[in-house]
Amino acid sequence: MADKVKVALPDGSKKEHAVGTSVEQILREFDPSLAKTALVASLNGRTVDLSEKVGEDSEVRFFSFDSEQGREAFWHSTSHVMAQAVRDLFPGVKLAIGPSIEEGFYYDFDTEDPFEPDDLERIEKRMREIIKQDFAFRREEVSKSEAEEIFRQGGESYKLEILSELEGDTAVLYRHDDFVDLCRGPHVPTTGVIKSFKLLSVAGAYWRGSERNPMLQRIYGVSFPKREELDQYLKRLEEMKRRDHRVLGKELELFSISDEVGPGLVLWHPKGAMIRKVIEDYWLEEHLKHDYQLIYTPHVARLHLWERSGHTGFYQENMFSTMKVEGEEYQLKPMNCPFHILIYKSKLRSYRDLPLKLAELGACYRYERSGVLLGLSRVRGFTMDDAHIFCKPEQLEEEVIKLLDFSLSMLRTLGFDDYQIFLSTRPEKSIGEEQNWDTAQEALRQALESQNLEFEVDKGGGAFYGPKIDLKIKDVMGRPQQCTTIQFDFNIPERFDLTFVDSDGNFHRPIMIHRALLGSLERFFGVLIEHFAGAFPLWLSPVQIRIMPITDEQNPYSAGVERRLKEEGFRVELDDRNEKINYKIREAEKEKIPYMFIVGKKEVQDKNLSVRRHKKGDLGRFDTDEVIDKLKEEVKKKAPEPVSF
RNA sequence: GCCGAUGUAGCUCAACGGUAGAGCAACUGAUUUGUAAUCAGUAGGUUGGAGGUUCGAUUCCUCUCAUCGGCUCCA
Repeated sequence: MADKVKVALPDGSKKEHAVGTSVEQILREFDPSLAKTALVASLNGRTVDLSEKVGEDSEVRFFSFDSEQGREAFWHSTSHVMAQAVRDLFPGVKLAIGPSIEEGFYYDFDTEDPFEPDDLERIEKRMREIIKQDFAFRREEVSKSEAEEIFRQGGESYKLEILSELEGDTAVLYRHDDFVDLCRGPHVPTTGVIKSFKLLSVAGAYWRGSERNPMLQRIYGVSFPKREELDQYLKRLEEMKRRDHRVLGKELELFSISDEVGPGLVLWHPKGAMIRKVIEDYWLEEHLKHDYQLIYTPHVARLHLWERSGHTGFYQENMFSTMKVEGEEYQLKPMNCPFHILIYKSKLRSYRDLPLKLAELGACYRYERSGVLLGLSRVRGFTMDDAHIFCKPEQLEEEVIKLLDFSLSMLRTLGFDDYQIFLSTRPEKSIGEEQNWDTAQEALRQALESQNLEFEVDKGGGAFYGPKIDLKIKDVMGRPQQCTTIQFDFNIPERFDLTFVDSDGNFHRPIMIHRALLGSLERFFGVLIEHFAGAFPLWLSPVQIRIMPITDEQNPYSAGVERRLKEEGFRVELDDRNEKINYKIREAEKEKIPYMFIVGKKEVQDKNLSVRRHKKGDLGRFDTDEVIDKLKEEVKKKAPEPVSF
């Protein structure tokens, strides 16, 4: 056996090291400054501790906190420190799991008494002590039976359960101080590298996410190598709170959800309703341009329809209970598709009719469990911007391409040009011919590839009735938001025996695509509010302009301006209250009204306007016609940013 | 649905088991004001709801409804 190995370094160079040299030693030699920030490394693609020793020719990489691997190890290590702190302070708790997550980490504990928010401070204090002592994280490979012994003694039943499901004969333990955990690793070198952290919240969580299992207590936290990074993170949380659509929705009088109406049912107030109407108008205009036909359908239908569509079978738990009318059961609709299908079926369809595209802003009602409702994001009554496309198999790819293009252009106009795309394929439990699935999945993939769109494949993530493409937009805070969905359906055309007459004179089954571009108007509105922090672009603003006379001497002139602007199609208000101009401005700014026209003596005399823009301040005095032209242009362009004056 | 927290005036928040208070908003009056809060006065509450403990409950207990943070699912 050779006593030297070749190590390929990140800069492409190669170096010989003795077998058993630690990654850390290699790193120190390679780049002493990187050695200060590196947390973990990889050997031939396998992420490892810095203390790992090389045993064969390897390609080595180093990861600091700025990489995914580095962050994961960092957060995961913090969760171990937290687990020790909890174990020290609350003897008798059992440890479940404590992974890193997208932003931070959590650890699940089984404890008789749930943690209280005050406990977090105590735990933090103990964590600081553990960190200060700078314990090394030590990796240890033991036989399964050895590990079993350790956890049996500790009464760690969850660890034993995980252990029993591990493949192979060995288990990996990580120790620091007197704390031991079953863990794949890797970890950062010592507890001391965790310079700043914060425990954020306590929450209940089921063991392995299933409600049949015991409820555990989960503590969430986040940590960083530098104090400033934690501060920045906390600032971001503040910013998210400031943008919260539930808060802004109340402040700006956009919508409310009333106890008396019921949970998850939205009241659109005049200002929210105006924004919705502008979006709807734009939506309809675009759909007509894209060869869709507008339809309207009822909110309820005989239960029979839902039996035929299959919803009473596979969707029952999400539906409101039925109601009885004249001895007949009726069902509030959770979806629009059966109605659209009946319109398709209302006459004999020829291949010349295809693709047939029926679109509707359809109000749907779904039973959502009380614990999951959330502002506008998760409701029980919502409006889907729904459409169904009936087409021939060979039209599929082209239709999907058109859909993607349509969706992206509409979202761009509404202010979103950052997104992620997911292609979800056949799940285990599914219906339909395998060949149909393959063709359909291939069509979706081809469509995405031909448009040079990057996408991730969610294997087995499709609906049981067909594959789908989902599009998540990223809002201004970088949070992904479920939005467009394009789903094939092999089930429902079958159930309703949909046909068309092809050029060969025979009946064939059309393919049906369900699609929603915005998703639901309610959820989309919530995303929109947070994206713009309530300061909507001019074309969407419920009140576009407020005219503010300085004294009541200017009221008549201001009223004339108001009339003129209304005639020009602007949504405008006149603030002729007996208040100081500063006060009027303050209120208009707080209401995030895009334009304020201030009218004093000078403006009346010169028959012009002083223009103030929300957040920007005074823009100066301008000729009225010029201002109107500029603003019209801004509206017409649906400009996300104000035009320049 | 489950675990935990919360629920007081339109909003934001106070009030040791002893008849509930402030700021903002609203209303009235004065003030006629030049780019983010003029001054004064008035009114506003079955303390989410129902029960219980107590001489007495916003405060303690039980149930219930809703909201928030999560678990799961999705538009």
